[in-house]
Amino acid sequence: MRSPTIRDVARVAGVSKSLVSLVFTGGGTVSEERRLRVLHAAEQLGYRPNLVAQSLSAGRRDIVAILVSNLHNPLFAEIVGAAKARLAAAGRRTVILSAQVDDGAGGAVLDRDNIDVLRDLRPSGLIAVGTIPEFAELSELTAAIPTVVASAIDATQDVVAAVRTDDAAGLDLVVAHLAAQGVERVAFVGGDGGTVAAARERAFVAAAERRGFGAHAWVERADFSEAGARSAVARLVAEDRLPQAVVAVNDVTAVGVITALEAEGVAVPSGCRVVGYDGTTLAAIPRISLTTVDPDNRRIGREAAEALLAAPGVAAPGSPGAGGAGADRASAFAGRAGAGAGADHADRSIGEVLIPPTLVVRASA
Amino acid sequence: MRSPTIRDVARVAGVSKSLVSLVFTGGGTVSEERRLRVLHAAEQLGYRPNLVAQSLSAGRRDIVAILVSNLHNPLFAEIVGAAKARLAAAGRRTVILSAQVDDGAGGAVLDRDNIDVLRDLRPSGLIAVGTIPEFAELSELTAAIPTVVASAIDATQDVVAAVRTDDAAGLDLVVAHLAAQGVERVAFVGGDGGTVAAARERAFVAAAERRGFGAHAWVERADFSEAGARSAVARLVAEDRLPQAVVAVNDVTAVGVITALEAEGVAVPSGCRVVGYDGTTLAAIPRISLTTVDPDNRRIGREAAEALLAAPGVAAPGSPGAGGAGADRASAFAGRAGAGAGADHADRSIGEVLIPPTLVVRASA
DNA sequence: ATGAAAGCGCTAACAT
DNA sequence: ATGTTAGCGCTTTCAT
Repeated sequence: MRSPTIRDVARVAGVSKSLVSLVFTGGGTVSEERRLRVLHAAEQLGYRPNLVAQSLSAGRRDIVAILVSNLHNPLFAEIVGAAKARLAAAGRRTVILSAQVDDGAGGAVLDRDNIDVLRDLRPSGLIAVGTIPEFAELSELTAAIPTVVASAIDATQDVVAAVRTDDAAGLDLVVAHLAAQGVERVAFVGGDGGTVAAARERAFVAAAERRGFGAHAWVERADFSEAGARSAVARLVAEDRLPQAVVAVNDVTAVGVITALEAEGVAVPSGCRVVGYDGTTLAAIPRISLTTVDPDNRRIGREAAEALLAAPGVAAPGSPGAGGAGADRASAFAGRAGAGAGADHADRSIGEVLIPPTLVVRASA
Repeated sequence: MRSPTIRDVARVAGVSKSLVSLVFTGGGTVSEERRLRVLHAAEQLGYRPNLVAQSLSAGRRDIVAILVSNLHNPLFAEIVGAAKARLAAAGRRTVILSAQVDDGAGGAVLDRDNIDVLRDLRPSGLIAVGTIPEFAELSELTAAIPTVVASAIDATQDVVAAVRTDDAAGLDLVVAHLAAQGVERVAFVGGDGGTVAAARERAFVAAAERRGFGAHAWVERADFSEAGARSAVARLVAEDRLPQAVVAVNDVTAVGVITALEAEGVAVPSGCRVVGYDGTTLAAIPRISLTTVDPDNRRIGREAAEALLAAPGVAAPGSPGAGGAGADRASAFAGRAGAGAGADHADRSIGEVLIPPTLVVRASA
């Protein structure tokens, strides 16, 4: 019924509670004989330390929490998976939670219950994946726990590092590609809807400037929604300002742009090229076939974990008896990853790790 | 720094720990005066009960866990959101966890860490959303906690209820629609890859039978992958058995089928119609424009919550002082929901709640 | 109606 | 090297 506790193990092994704890924590010095006895008893009983009790006890905390923006974007799954894998290799346990849920209607709200358990679990580190609108409200958390944000900016206050795609490099790839194709007039659709959007807008403007587009490159404001893309395109068409190419803030918006263009009777890519950002599976569907920037999400996840492991205060792992967790392989925190591509044109603050993206060319451009 | 504990509140309010607990638990009888004093002190201190401590204390457990199959399918977000909303209305707190993560490579594995915290949190109920491949391994959990599965079958052993789309009704809608369009030869692509796939296959066969398709309706085995859909279609074309319509096990597969058909030079819908299942946003993209069955995911989530609330052992809520959680609004567990559509042709076991779906007709069929 | 005390499962000084 | 003790923050008898 009730799962076995440390006490049960102690009784069966004929030792004290503390000794069992010591064995599982890996800390102290335990005689080989007793160690084996304890391990054996634990095995026999099917004992597994209670995480909740562990964390309440405020003791060793080899738990790292991964907070995912929401359940909607499959993009996050890759980042989370990669981060978890790296953390596991370093002997950390991870608990993955989502920051937002859908409310009854169409919107999303901060999931306070989830945030509460996260907080009460007292993880030794936190990785926030994706943009979390109310991130500022989590300052209580981020102040107390070493935090790194992945695939977002929100490098507000007490964030150890922000690991994300090098927007500047990515948009430079895009603009260069378009220029090489003879495109002379290009619009960026996006910019509203968070810091990432703003950063991409800035990166676009800089890239277009550098490539000599001058006034022939401009920004058409839109948020991430389908409707936003639609009305931006409608404006372009109505005011007869249709460019030869649209660079969208991300893939979802790009699809919205394609939809809107075609609804306005503009063919893609012949009438107007479209490029996205994120390298989602959506872009790969032949019917969509969207040229996009692949941010290398796996790597983003991995580096985020790396950055966290390198942070001070993220305690060392334990449970040597447990499995083959293995020692922390000397976290080789690269510091600056994006050194290869477009290293010159990024406004990086301390702790910003930029991952160089690649361009995936498909039919849409 | 350290967040205030029950002790701090007690001290400030000038009462004992127990009294504070009583106030927050809502149980006992506390004098109005002290109640206010406690509430005020708590407010002033910013006190919030520690969930972890609460659950360790094995006491009241108004926490319900929602276990999401994985982070990939945006479909789940709707179900989870709806379930959470209903649970919140009944005064339960929810913690949402994912069951699987991506491993380093392309696969997905059971996230044992997450399962562990779930277990140690000792929720009073569990809602499993989506098909969890290793669900059987969770029997330890499901045996101890009232569980309902949503949008999956896995009604293995000790599951209180399984709330899902009425596949029979859904596929009947599809087959009827195709028949009305004059389709005479139709293939189902799918069937491999879990109980849901198998159930839909059976439902298809039954519906085709009922509509008199006889030998002109058959099943082309495929799993959920793009590659599976591709090879199934390749087989159809190679053996010159191309039907006038393909019914896919879900939207993702349907998109794979469209891709494969077009790669083989078959136009959709003129050369072959295609229908999906799930009502995802993918299907709504004009470039895809997939006719699909909308399972009403919101309702699935809501009913799952309802079923859980109706289950014995799912304790009543508490925290009367906290906010406006409100009393449990007499959970009106409908028992059988799918009574309206295709109620005759479903093999329903005890506790199965079938939600009637609707057909969304688009360009693909 | 209120407080004292025991205990949830665990860790961490502190003693031996 | 091992056991004893005192918590972590909370709920819950059991007295009063």
